[in-house]
Amino acid sequence: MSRKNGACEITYVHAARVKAARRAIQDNGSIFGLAEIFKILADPTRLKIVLALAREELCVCDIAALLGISESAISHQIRLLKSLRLVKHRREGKMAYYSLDDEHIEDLIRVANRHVEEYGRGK
Amino acid sequence: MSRKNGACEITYVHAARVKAARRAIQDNGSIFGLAEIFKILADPTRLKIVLALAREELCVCDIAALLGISESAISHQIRLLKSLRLVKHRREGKMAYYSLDDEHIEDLIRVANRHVEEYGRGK
DNA sequence: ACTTCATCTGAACAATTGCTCAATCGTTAA
DNA sequence: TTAACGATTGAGCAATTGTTCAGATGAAGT
Repeated sequence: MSRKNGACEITYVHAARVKAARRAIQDNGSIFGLAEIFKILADPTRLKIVLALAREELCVCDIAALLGISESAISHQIRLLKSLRLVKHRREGKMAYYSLDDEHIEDLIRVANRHVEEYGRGK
Repeated sequence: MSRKNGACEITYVHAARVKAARRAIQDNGSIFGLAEIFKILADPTRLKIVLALAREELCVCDIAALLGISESAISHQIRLLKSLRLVKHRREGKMAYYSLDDEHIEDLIRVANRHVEEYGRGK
């Protein structure tokens, strides 16, 4: 038979700890905003774009050649990066030159790299 | 009519910059591993679990009560967190107590928070 | 005006994700 | 052994994601 209901008996929950944990979550600013930043770096294509633009100012065409995917795909991804203000652009004739518009992102990647190096990928 | 093919003329690509950008990407360790860490923090539910466990040792039951979703959902998410060694567990009878198993993650969240506070959410 | 070409856009698609539901596992107590 | 119960698992599902394709937009050259 399956469980009679989907939750633990209330009395078994560690109430004080749960309360403290709830506060820890609430104190931590916008969870949604945080998740949004992690999400935008969670895709290998976008991560490569960010790393590339951290080093060089590039046009859509360059990035497409660099990563081996269509210019359209790059354009779509760059729009996302711009919407979070990670990337800025400069127009020159029909070309658009993109570059990184955020210092924190490099820090973020550096800290994340430290984790990868020490722990490797789990499992 | 649409474009005759999907790529810029080779001669128009900024070859030197692309080469430098390629090196920047390659020097940066495992892109895939990096993306994996960002991905696991990219979901609000997992982010809350991580923040909660950073403060308190909790059982599945506690976390389900805290976040208002099923124990099953928590269990599924915790399995992911364990597979990346972000979380460890300690068994005691039929209960399993989970806690954070990584110091870097808190740094990562701290740096990301700095970004959120300064830039807010774009667009 | 017309063409060219870098870029952008929207629709469509397969693949992935996060959840619920139902069932099962493993440990404890009767 | 049986029942209870916290935790786990797998199937199924709607929602989201990343890409391609076809076409539109906009600036420069003829």
